[in-house]
Parts: sequence; structure tokens; C-alpha cells
Amino acid sequence: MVTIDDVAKKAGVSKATVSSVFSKKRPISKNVTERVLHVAKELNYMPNHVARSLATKKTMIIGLKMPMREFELSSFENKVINGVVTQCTKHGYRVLLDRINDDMENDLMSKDPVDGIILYNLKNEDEWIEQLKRTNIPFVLIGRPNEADRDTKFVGNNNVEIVKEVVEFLIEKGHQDILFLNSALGMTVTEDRKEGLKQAFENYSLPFREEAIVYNDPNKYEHASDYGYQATLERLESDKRYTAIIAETDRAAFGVLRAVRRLGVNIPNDLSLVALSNNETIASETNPRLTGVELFPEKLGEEAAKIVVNMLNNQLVPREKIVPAKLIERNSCTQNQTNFP
Amino acid sequence: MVTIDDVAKKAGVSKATVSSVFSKKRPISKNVTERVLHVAKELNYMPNHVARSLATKKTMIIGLKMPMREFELSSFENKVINGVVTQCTKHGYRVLLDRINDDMENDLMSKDPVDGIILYNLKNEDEWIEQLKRTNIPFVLIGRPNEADRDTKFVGNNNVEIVKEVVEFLIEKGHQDILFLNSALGMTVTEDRKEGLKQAFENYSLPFREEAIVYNDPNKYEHASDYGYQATLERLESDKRYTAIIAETDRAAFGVLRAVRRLGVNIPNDLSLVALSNNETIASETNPRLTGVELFPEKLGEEAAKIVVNMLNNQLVPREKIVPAKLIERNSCTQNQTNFP
DNA sequence: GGAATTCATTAAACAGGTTTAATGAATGAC
DNA sequence: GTCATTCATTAAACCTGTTTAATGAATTCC
Repeated sequence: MVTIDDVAKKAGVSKATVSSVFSKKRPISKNVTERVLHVAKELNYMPNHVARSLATKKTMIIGLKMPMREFELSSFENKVINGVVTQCTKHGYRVLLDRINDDMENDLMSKDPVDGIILYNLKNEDEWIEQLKRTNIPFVLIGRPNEADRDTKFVGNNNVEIVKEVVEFLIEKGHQDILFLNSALGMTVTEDRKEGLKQAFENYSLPFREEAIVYNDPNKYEHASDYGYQATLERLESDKRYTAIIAETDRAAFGVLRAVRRLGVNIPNDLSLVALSNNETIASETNPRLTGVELFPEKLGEEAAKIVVNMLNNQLVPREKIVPAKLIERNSCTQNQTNFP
Repeated sequence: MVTIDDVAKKAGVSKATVSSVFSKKRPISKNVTERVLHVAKELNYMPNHVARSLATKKTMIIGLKMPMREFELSSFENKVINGVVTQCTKHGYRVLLDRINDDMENDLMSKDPVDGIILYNLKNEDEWIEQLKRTNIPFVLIGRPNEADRDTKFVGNNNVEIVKEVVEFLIEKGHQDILFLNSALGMTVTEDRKEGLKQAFENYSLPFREEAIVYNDPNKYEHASDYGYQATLERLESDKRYTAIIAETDRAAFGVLRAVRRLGVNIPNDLSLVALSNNETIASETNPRLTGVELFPEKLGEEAAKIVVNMLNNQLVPREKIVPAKLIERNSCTQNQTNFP
């Protein structure tokens, strides 16, 4: 492999000079610059990124760690990645995409070749966070950490408010028996969503029923939509009261749609449906068009990237950055008729 | 930052010993191993990935370079990424995701900190390929390169055969006037698809009309579905003969769906529609359910990763690896009625 | 019991850049 | 013409690991 020494020797200058020509950190006379560049092209020389990183203690890479349980990334995760990549690229960083799994075999792992890290993890107790703290590489979370953890920076949606808004939206449409297909236990989102549900019911002085909440079990369902499908079948068959369903994700909502077709239940006439996410392309093509909440996942990714970059520049960053969400009303919800017979 | 020297000193051994303990490349007595590990934990030491890479000339990272014109990654690209990540992870590699754009300002770039590269690029003339050849980092393409380029390895679908099959499928359903919404000019896929169209028509001794092909123009349409929408409106309004449309992607097919709703044309009764991709979740939820071709993008990603890994292990790899595709028939195509009045 | 072999350990060289402090030539000041 | 200043260039140290060749202790062999 051709190194800086080869170029230096052939160009008749020192390696320091060649280094300066490429890094542009020190002025080199036009004459010398040209000679070096010419020799470099001739020899097909390119600076070695790894060696440079070792010397400068910078890699210009940001690590993005995503737990991937399902084989396929959801559209949401996909957009988060895209936001991160877009923003990192804009600031001259590249992204090292790391698929992580929950069963940490990551003990004696080495220190990642990254300047900063974005951890996409929604778990309540996350060993990764502890690990990252030890490396003292700046990092930020997507999704809020444990309440007790006051140091860790994060970006996220206000999930309490979102669910509260959705539930109140349904209550005002006359729905009181709402089946809530929540995400999996052990995640902070799940807690927040439940809290939002509770608050909405309290706000309207309606009884809050724990039994109306189902929790996803990623180990049980291979695809996210299976969760929506199964849960809907099981709950709706045993309990006829529900007039509305809130689904964790659009994927889960598709499962609901499938189940409902099978049960001969009509959306929105017999049942209203809201998804706690919003895949624009899909939601507009389903029948009926799906009401959902736009969480702006690409924005989450972007903000996370911005924060890491700011940390790398030693700027002050807030503990939390909340990305506002937006309820998108389409055709899957209507006024509840059952109360007005 | 705590280094191997600190650990060595405190544990009373040489750095070589500490190195061996962590890299496990040389046996170290149980006593010493324990002492070193203990000190390491005490000092919170982790081997520096960058320094290690410099010494071993290996980063255990594979670069994935994706041109991203649109802000949002398509589900297809998303799946490709996922396939790459999955397979790389399986082989102990991580993925450096690089967003590249066409206007190469990438001249004096440095040599990437990767062991191998996967280039997702479908362009016919691709400067990146030339650049990569100069770095002599092993690389593989997703999508076939220029005909003239016999060295470059690639994985891809057999796009000629795929389109041929789709067109013959439509011809056998009585369709002869097929509007083909092809991908953008200058890409090898686009050429191949056109060739497939041609071959099918020749095979059935039907006249091949260049005018029945539209080419996508990514600069013109912000979203892929706009292409399908606009092109359908324009072509169908000016020319009533078409009884079938083949759309470049499912996104484009959504655009067709939108346009067709506006035109009051019914699918499949008035018009059959096939997408040259297949987003399972979406295709099953549209109305009517969309007939498409499953290209197995995650498989493309996986195979590309496998090939790079094989190259890194100095194994022989074939010039091309073709991933078989599959026509998935749903409800958007029927027998053409117009010929049987 | 001494030579041959095995085994764990280490000193020193190495990977390929950057950076600091020193050098010496060119320019400017008076 | 001499001294001070500026400027481009460089030798050498440094970044943090791995690896080779050498060392010396422990074990095996006859």
C-alpha cells in the first residue's frame, strides 16, 4: 500500500509537508502543493483514514445503534435512520449503523471507532446506557430514558400528551370503550402511553380500565401486524363493548384491519381506529384511509444527530428535545352511534 | 484516556501481554489473565478500535454507499440496507452507511475505514466504480454495471426476464396496449426493463412501440408517486387505447392509483396494473390489492454482503449473482374485455 | 543431570498518519 | 549591512494498539 512516506520521498519533501497538503491545516506554497498532488495522483495515494483518526482522535463517524428484533426495519425506524444520515452528512459525519440485540454479549467490546453515538432504545432498564457512560463517548438517546436517569440527553415525542390527545379525540366522538393495543412492557413509550390514556379518562371523569389495555409481546408475534390481528380477534370476540381501537403502530393497525374484515366488523361505522404512527403513503391507500399520529420520525433522527454534533462541539445541549406530533384525521374514525340508539 | 500502557503498568506486565489478553490471539496464563482483566475493569479500560485497526489493517467494517436523491429511503432501499446489515452482523462486520450523491465532489477523499464496500448504484456510467477500483478495496455492486465492465462483481435481479414475464403475463390476459412507466434513463435497470418489454412483444409477434414507454425523471418529481400520477394523467388523457400499465415501483403504482381514481377509470375492470416491486404490507392493503413482482431486496443486500465477505476471505466469487424474482398476482389485473365486445 | 523442548512473557519495531518545536531562508526595518 | 520578523519546511515525537524475535523459566526426555 502506498503511504505518505512514499509520496514524500518521491516528491522530495517531508511527510509533514505532504500531510499539510492533504489536511490543509498549514499553508504550503503553491509550488510544493502542486508537486505533491501530482506525485500523489501518480502513485494513486490516498490518506489512510484509520491512521489519521488515531492521530487526530477523531473519526468523523457517528454510531447509530438500533435494536432490531424483527428482521425487517419498520418504516418508522427507516425514517429515523434517514434523518440521522441526512443530518450527519450535512455536518460532515458518516454513520456507523449497528444492529444491537437485547441479550448483551457486549461486555469486553472495544471502544467504537466513532466520535459520538445515537442509541435508539426505548427500554426502561437499558444496560447499553450504562456501558456507554463508561466509554465517555458523547451519546444521545432516541426515546426517553428511565425517570431516574437525569444525565442522559434524549430526543423523543411527548407520548403522554399524544395518547391523551388521541383518547380525548375519541371520547369527544362519543367513544368510551376504547381498546388500547399498547406497545411492549418494559419500554418507556409504553408507560407514557398508558399514562396518557389514564389522564384522558380522568380528565373526562370516566372509569379507567386496565383490562382495556393489551401489551405487545415481540417474542410471540413474528410480524407487528400479527399483534394487531390476534389481539383484535381475541378481544373483540370475547367482549363486544369496544367502539374504538388505538393501535401501537400502523403495522399493528393493518393487523386490526385484517381481523376486522374477518369478523365482518365495519370501520369506521362499527369501530373507529387510530394508529399511533403515520405512514403517509400507506395510510392514504388503505380502505378506509387510516387516521394516525404523525410522529415525525425523520425529525427525531435529525434532532438526535444535531444534539450529538453539538456535544462534539462542546456546546450546551438540553436534557430533552421534544418533537411535536400531529394527529392526522382520515376516514377510520366517526361519531359513535351506539350511544344514540 | 486510559491506554494499554496504563493497564500494563498497573498490572505489572508488558503491553504485549495485555494485548494478548484482549485479542486472545496468544495464550496467557490464567493468573495473569485475571490480573489484567481485573486492572482493566478497575481502570475502565477498553481497547481502542482505531489503533487496533491501524495495526491489524482490518476494521471489520463494510461500507454501504447509497445514492439518495429523495429525502426518504424507499421500502426497497430500506430492505436492501436491512439485508446488508443482517448479513454483515452475522459475519462479525458492521456497516458504515454512506449517503452519496451523484455530483461527485469526492476526489481527494481519503481511503475509507472499511474492509470492503457495497455500492448501491444503478447508473450506467458510474464514476464511483472507477474511484473504488483505484482504492483496491474489494467491492461489489447492487445492480449490474456497464456491459463493458467485466471485472466488477455484482448482485442483481434479472430485470430483462422479469419484465418479459410480466408483459407476457399481461399479453396472455389479452392486453396489447401496455403503458410502461419505466425508471430513469441512464440506469442499467432501465435498459434491461426496456429490453424485456421488447423481447416479450417480439416473442408474441406484436409491434413494439417506443412511445408506450415513459421514463422517470427524478429531478422533475419530488416523490416517486408523483411520477406515476402525472405520467398516468398525461398519457391516459391523450391516448385512450391503453388497457394495462406497468409501473416502475410500488410508489409509482400508488401514483397511478391516485390518477386513475381522478380519471374515473376502474382498476382492474378498465385497466390492469402491475408494479415492478412488491411491498407486501402495502400491496395487500390497497384497493384493489396490487399485483407486483417481489424482487427480494433484502436478499439482494444479503447476497452482496456475502460476496464482499467472501472476497475478504480470498474466496473465489462469481461475476454476477442473480436473485430470482416472483410475480405476485393479486387483484389489479384481469382479462382484457375490450377485445371481446 | 544436562540437553531438548515447550511455554509464557517481553522489548522493540511497526502500522500510517499528525503535530510540536526547531531550522533556515526570505523579507522588512532602520 | 545587520538584526528582527515572517514564513515554509522538517526532524522527531506521538497517537494506541499488534506482532516478531528474543528471553528465560519450566517441563520433558534419555
